[in-house]
Amino acid sequence: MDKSCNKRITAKDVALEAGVSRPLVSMYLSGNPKAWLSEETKARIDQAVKKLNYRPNLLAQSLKSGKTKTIGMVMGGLAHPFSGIFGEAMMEEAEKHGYRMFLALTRFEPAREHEALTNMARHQIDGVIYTLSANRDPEFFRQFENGPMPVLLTENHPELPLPCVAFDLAPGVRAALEAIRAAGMSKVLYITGWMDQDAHLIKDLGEFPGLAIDTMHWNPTDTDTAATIQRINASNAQAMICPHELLRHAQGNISADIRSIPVIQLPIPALCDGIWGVIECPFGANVRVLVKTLISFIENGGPATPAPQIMIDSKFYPQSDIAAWYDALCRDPDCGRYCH
Amino acid sequence: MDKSCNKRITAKDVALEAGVSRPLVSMYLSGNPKAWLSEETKARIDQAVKKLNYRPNLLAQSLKSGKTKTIGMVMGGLAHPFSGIFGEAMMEEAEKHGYRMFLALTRFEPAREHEALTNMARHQIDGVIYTLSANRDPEFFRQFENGPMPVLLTENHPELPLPCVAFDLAPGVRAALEAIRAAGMSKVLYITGWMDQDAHLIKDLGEFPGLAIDTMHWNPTDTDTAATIQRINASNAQAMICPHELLRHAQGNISADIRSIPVIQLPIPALCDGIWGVIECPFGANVRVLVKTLISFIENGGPATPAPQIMIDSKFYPQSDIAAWYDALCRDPDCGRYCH
DNA sequence: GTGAAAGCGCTAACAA
DNA sequence: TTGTTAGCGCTTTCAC
Repeated sequence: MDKSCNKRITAKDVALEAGVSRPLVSMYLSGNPKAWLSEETKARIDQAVKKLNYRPNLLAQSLKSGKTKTIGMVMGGLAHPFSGIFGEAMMEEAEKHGYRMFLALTRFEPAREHEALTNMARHQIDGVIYTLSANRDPEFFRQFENGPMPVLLTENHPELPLPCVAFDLAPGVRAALEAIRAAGMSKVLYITGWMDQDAHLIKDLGEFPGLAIDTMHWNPTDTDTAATIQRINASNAQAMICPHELLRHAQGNISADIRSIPVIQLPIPALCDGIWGVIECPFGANVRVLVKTLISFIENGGPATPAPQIMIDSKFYPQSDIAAWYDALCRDPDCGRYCH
Repeated sequence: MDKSCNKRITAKDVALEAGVSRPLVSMYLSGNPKAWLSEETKARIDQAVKKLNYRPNLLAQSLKSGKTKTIGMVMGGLAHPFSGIFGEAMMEEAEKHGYRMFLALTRFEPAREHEALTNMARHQIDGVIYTLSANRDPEFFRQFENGPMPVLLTENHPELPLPCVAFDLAPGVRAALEAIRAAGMSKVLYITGWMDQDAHLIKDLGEFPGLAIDTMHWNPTDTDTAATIQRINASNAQAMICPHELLRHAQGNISADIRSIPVIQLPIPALCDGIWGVIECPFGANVRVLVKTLISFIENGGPATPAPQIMIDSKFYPQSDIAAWYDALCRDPDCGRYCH
């Protein structure tokens, strides 16, 4: 083997080696039906490809075709365990549809977010999934409103002109509140997390006569956790709907009189003990719908106008159903392996 | 749908808008010193660029130049928290050098590993960092031995014809054994983890008269953890050098009579309690050297022959120094934020 | 079946 | 200073 050939192998080399014309090589390899070649020519080409270890250049193909079969994803980072899981699941889902995935990390800095998106456009990435973070400037996003590269958000921000696939907390929360009332409780605390618009939600839930609903806000970076826990314990609520992370940060310091109902995507075994129920934002469905939606935009020339807001229903599981839910999830071929 | 502006903007459009020639636009934007244009022309171009929101196409640039300024990384997955941290740190380090990073996940399946590498070559990725996993077939790797795309391994596999940057456990282990002997112990257990070649290491460490060194093997997937712990506890060793993960999996079931010395890259707070010392495989140095080495290969036409094996020294910290080590690490601008 | 030619968007060398 | 030309590797069309 003459490995001294540091040169890049092109279709020309293959054609030369096989004694056929350059275009024929591309046509055959890309399965163009117009190329009706004899078995013998095919064999000669195959042989030359193998011998020279030829691999068609994707840059040139993409430049020509205008498509890269690559979707981009903009994320804040990968260091948080959940973000790695999400990244991995999304990559795998993209691969199932024949797409590669290009990942850009922003550390939640608006300047990097801007740059990431610009870079993706320059790479002719076909479409982008944007896990929203620091930048809330509508002007910035408007730039991509009708561009050749569709951008899909993972949160519902009605003020932005872009489509999204996001969780709808209403069904899960409504069911949880019903259950709470049915259990004879009269006071519940609703703690919003990253998504500020949760607050609006409460008003749209309908009436729950006899149930007093207080709201609070908490997330691990902006809020003083100890103070939050004090307020919770002092609230004399009987139940609490909260981001599941709060339970981990609270480390058992929440009064045992308050039933917790964490909002969660993937179950964390330690969390499943001693809780009263769970509101699931289904992870697997989210991943599948995100990728499917983006690809449909890519292949149909962009989202409809106005930008569609696709919502994924959350679901409430009372304590008695959690084990079954967990088991079913573990058997899901897509996300079962993340449930440990 | 008014997709009126979803055409791709090219240098031609800018030239037209600014009333100059196409090449001049590229030359000016790429800072080619031969383009000595008047301030007025520059202004016209700048204005056109801004107006049309022009961004030079990287595909075309790369096709022309033969360089993509992109390095690839092949990893098994991102779901394990450490792999996310590693991926994020590597991306950031690459970015510091003006490179982007393209990530491929393999789930440790040889077929996917093969495909990942092939894909990267087709994308004209400039060079690849390959975190070795399932595929140990030298033939497979030989393919990249002298190719135009350097491949750098993260483990030392002398049987493979590729360069590597890997940890050298010897300095840390040697210092640990010295300390163990100095503390008057006479029997120590050395537990190898993922890296089988650890076993060879023991023989090269030199003499430790008066110290009996037993070896065992453990990793979370291939080994029965409970049985391993039983054997450890039954070993009547006084100290144990082990993969740090073992401590987490053991959940405190290891006999208190055995001092543990985990081998670790980044400190995990909970692990730092009740251990006798630590062997550090420095995370930050690894990331920096990996990226720097690969880029030097890229920019100098490939690694030297035979493929260099670059080793990064491990280091032993006795119990009394762990706090200082941890503090210093937290202040490291590169990896401080991963030390929580 | 083959070969020539054009074009994707960009850059470098050379003329005007 | 500016315009022309050629070429990166690939695909497609169209006449042979």
